[in-house]
Formats: sequence, C-alpha cells, structure tokens
Amino acid sequence: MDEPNANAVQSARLPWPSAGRAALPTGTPLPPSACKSCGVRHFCLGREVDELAGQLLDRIGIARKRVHKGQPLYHEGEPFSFLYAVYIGTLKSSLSTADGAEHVLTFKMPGDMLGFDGIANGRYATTATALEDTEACAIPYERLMRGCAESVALQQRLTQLMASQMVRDCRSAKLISARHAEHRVAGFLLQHSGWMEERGYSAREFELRMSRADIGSYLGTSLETVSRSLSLFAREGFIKVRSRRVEILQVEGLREASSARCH
Amino acid sequence: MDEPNANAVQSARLPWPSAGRAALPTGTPLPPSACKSCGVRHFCLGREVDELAGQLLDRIGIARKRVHKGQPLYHEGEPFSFLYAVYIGTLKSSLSTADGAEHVLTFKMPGDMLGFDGIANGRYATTATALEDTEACAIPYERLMRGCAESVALQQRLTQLMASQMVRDCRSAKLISARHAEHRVAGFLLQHSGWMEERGYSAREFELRMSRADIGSYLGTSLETVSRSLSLFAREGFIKVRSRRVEILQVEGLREASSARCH
DNA sequence: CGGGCCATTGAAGTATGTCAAAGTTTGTGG
DNA sequence: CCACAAACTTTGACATACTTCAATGGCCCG
Repeated sequence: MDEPNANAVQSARLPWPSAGRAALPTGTPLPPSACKSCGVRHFCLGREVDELAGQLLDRIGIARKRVHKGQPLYHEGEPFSFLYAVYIGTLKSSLSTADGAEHVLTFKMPGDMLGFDGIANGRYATTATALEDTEACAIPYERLMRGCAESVALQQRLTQLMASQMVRDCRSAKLISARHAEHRVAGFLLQHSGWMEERGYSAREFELRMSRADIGSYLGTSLETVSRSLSLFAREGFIKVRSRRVEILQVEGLREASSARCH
Repeated sequence: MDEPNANAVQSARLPWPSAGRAALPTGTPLPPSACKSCGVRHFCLGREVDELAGQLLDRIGIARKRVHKGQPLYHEGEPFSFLYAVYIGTLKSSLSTADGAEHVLTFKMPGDMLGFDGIANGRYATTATALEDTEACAIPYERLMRGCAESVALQQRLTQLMASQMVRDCRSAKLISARHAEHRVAGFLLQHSGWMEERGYSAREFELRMSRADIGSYLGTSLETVSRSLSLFAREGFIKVRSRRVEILQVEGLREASSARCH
C-alpha cells in the first residue's frame, strides 16, 4: 500500500495511527472541511453534524477516488475496508448469479452511499461498477468507527443513513415485484425522475446512464421488454425516448401505467 | 424526538430515566441477563457482546411483547420508538400499495430484528404482521442509542446487524427478480429451508406459516402460479406438499429449477 | 470511417395472469 | 366435540404478456 497521504490528511488534533494495511484510502485526500460544504452532503455523512463530528470527518482521512466507466469500485468477495459516497457519476451495484451472469440490484447516484454490505462479513457482498466516469469518496471504515466512538452525532448519522437505504430498498423491492413488466418500467421511470429531482436535476428530462440490459436485470425482465415498454409509453404520448434520453410528457400517464390494475 | 439529546455520560450503572412518553415498552420486562442466554442471541444484539454491553442490554429495558396471529406488531406510518427482535413465531413485513392492496416485502423468523426502517424518518415505513402467535422483544430505540453511546461493542453490533439485513435483502432482491415464476418459487423454498436450518430446525421438512397469497405477493406473482409451481415440483418428485407442510426430497432438483436457463 | 456495442422491432411459442369452481383446512360457536 | 362457515388451496380454461431468437439500424469511440 502507498502511504504518502498520511501527513497531508491528518489534522492538528490527535491523529489516529493508520493501523494495519489499507487503513487510509488511496486517491486524492479531501481538503479540511470539504464535507461541510459538499454539494451532496444532504444525502451523505456530513449533513447537520455538529462541530465535533465535522472535525472527526476531517481526521478520518477520506479520499476522492476516480473510477472510469465500466470499471469496478469494489468487487464481490473483496475484503471490505471502505464505505463509499458517490460525489459525481453513476454506478450500478450487482450480484453474480449461479450461471455466471450478473444481476443488477440498484443504481447509485451522487450523494448515495454504498458498501454497507461489506460490514456484515468483512467482505463486499456486491460489486459496484461505474456506469460513467465517476468520483466517489472512500471512507475508511475502521477510522470511521473510531470517529463514531467519539461522536454520538456521527454514529447516529451513520445509523440513519443505513436505515434510509433500507427504506429505499423496500420501495425498490415493491417496484420490482409488480406483476407486469410494463408496471415495473413505468415505476422505474418515476423512481428515476424522483431521484433526479431530489438531487436538483430536472425531473422531466434526463439521460439514463444504464443500458436496457441493466434496467432489465434490475427489473427482472428482458431488455427487449424494457425497450418495448418504453416504445409503448412513447406511442401513448407519456414520454419521448431517443436511445437513453428520456423526456416525461405525462407523469400521470406513467403513474397509472405503473399501478394499473386494468385488463 | 421529545427530549433534546441528553448528551451521553449519564454516569454509568444507574438506570436511565424514562424520558418522555413511550420510552419504555409495554409488555413483560426481561429478567436480568436474559439476552446473554437467549436461544436466538446469535442472530440478535446479544451475541458476543462484552460485559459492559451485556449490562447495558439489561439497563435498556427490553420487554417481551405478544402478538396474536393476524395482528400487527407495528404499522406503516406509526411513530417509531422500538426495534423488535423476534423471539418466537413468524411475521411478514409489508407495504401498502397505491390501490390499497398489500405488498409483502419479507418474512421474519426467530432471531430476526425488524423495525430498522423506522429509524430513517421517525416513523415505521412498513407494517409487521404476525403470521402465527408471536413473541418479540421490544427494544426502546432512544435508550438503545444511549447504550451505544457508552459501548462501542454494542454500537458495532447494531451496525453489523443492520448490514447483515442489507445483505439478506440483496439476496432476496435477486431471488425476486428471477425471470420465471418457477425459479422464484424454487428459490423461495431453498431460502426458507436455509432459514430453518440456520435456526436449528429441519431444512428438509417444515411448515410454511404464510399463505400462498403472501408468497405470491413476496415473489411478485399470483397465488395460483405459486400453487401450480409447487404442484409441478411435487409431480417431478422434488418435494412433497400438503397444504402448508413441505418436505424436500431432492434439493438438487430445486436448485436446478431455481436457476435453470433451460427451455 | 469502420467496428462493436446498443436499441429497436418482428415472429412464434411458452409462461403467466385472471376468472371460475371445486375441494381442503381452519376456526368458531353451539 | 361436532357442525358449519370462512378462509385457503388446488385445478382448469382461456386470453394475454413475456421470453427467446433473429434481423436491422443507430450511435459512439477509436
């Protein structure tokens, strides 16, 4: 492991020793107080934490890591050391199936945290792959835990973030279990639109970063069915599609399509 | 919620005041050290925690709550105060859908913890309903947090439990996204068999506590398809089914059926 | 400019949802 | 403890939705 970051990152206060290998992440160390003014802190650890927790975030030694499109941020089975927070870009998290294929579990956008699954057994249970050139903050877990031991606020924020992810996973599970593929695709568009809006982008018009195959895998249907559903919604005038560019024309139409119990 | 965070350091050993309403659960209080010798502690908070954490568990004021078959343990939208740990029995957790129906998200068995989703917004995001007469330990969250502030071991155990649930949710999501209902039903049987085995019951023969409709909702298919798949597996000699009683005769058959890419 | 990846669309056979009815099990009250 | 009602399960039939295979065309990157 390379270690030259150590001096730069650790601030004035009692620096923690970087115990063992990989205690500090590789990549560009964050400048002090970076979390406090981060554009996506609202979704991340840095939200509304008190003075102490803010200082701890600086001492933890978070580093920004770049991942090129198609490259993994971490891989299923790999030893777990870091949680990640997406700073810019998009990733998919996936699980490999018995027959060697890949199953997409979820998509991660700026502000989302990922890697929690690694806490359970000390190894990542999933693979995270960049869907476009992406930057993520690597948060060394051991050191984060030491910070949590010193700050109740930080600890509670972490717990709350994990719980928030669980809530979103619940919604996702509901979406995926819709009976008809058409409902799932409509639901996916609405979900994505909501994610964009939460992050300050347009809810009406956006570029999907994932392939039809990824969407199909996520929704438990074939890529052809995804494509056909999109074409159908376009024909009905609910959306406009051109490859990955989507424009929503009638949210209500999609909403009905996502839950219609019709015939 | 009620009381501004009474900042840690409540000079150890004495019982915490029960701040505000509902700080302590109703139900039968656990005797001291109950967690330490609990039959399902391996899955729960009480596993391998140190002496201090053990004492904290006693001070937190956990109470055993009984829920009759069909009754809710908590309900979507209800204010969150307690995490629960299943002591005996089975529950389903569900989300209500736009059209007033119910979507089953997961099943909870002895040792499983539930209610984490309430941490995110201070309200439960799901409903938990007993599938048979059930007993669960109600863990007051505010007080648990105070315990976590005093014991890093307890805090880390909680974090690990949440992470474990996330890992299981991932597997569940993969199962639910299988293309063919038959794969999903086979996967469900294997999953259930595994859950039984983990808990020391027979992996080969068990009684399902949930209805075909619940299974269908969970798997995103109709109850008729669940029934037909089970009948099919029985005809192929993989299992024996009589109403909710299931005996597994050929695990390998099921395993193939759960992931077969055949025609 | 060409090659590879991705998206769209068609056709055909299969899987699944829905409706319907009959058979079981479970729970309740006499 | 029995009888009856309600809830649940199984099975059939049919229309529809979906997967798969296949072919075509568009788009992006080097």
